[in-house]
Amino acid sequence: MSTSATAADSDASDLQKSLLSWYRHSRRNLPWRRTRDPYAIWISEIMLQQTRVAAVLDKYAQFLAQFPNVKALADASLDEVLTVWSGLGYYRRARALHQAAQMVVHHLHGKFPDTAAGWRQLPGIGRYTSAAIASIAFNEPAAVVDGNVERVLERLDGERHEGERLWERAEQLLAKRAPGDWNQAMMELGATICLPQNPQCLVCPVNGPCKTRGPLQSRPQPKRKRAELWYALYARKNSVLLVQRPADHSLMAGMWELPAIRANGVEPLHKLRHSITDTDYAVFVVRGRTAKKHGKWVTHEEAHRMAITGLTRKILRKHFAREA
DNA sequence: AACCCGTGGAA
DNA sequence: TTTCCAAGGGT
Repeated sequence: MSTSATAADSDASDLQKSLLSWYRHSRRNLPWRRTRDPYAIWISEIMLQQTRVAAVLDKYAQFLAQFPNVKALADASLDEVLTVWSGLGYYRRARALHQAAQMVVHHLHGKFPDTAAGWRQLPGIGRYTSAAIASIAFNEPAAVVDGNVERVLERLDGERHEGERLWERAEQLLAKRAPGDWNQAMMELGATICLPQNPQCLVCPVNGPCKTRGPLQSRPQPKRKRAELWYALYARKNSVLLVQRPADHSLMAGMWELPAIRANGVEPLHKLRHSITDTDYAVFVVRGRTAKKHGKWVTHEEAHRMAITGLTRKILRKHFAREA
């Protein structure tokens, strides 16, 4: 068979060299880049889903310290896992992580899959995450597409790719001899240079072949919603009453919070703002008065060692700061 | 395809 | 103050 390289092959090769070289010199020093342990890589990929690096750093260290391997995670209770996850958001990730750990231990003899297809059978792991883990931890030539990669390809090619075309384009460019570094290089470029706003094109390692070198056509943004949330704060001495959300609730299942109440005209103890996905909430906390039988009385310190929601954390911090 | 799921920091 | 977003998955 012919071995002559096409122009497209040559272009891809130059692009690969430029980007890989840049990545190996300029990448951020992140903890999950110092390991090839599939378990540690897996945890990092789940935590990083739709979540900023800065928010993940602390949780990542804490999670690995408490659950150092898949057996420890599988043996832990869901509540323990949710407690560490508390504040990170998207709590279904923690549930799926726990469930996947038990599947690996009980059905796969504690041995992780070594292919993207195998990883994808596990809950909470889709096309992106399976390819990320397989390429980084097992050197499988599987391209990833995340928000960064989609944006980088849009600028590079001067057109948006959608659906399956997007994945095909990512596969075309993949450096098959270094898939883990390549995938991370594409994402690192998107996260640090090829930004949504104000891209740093002057210092971009691939500005030569880039067809855009500037702002992208903006997309219409879905309008944000507004709503109110009302909670009752029952306080005695140093304790407050928390209740647990139903385990089968679609929103923050199993997490602890203040008892929710209907809106009323009582002057709130606390007023604050909180956003959950596409809704901006005005939050009102009134003093609890009626008898309350269900729930758990906890101190501020105890609450922070429970699986409380981010909003609950925010309310309690404000409340006990005022008490002090 | 469209929608839902959290959070807090930056602009 | 408000807007925008960040290494997606599940349905």
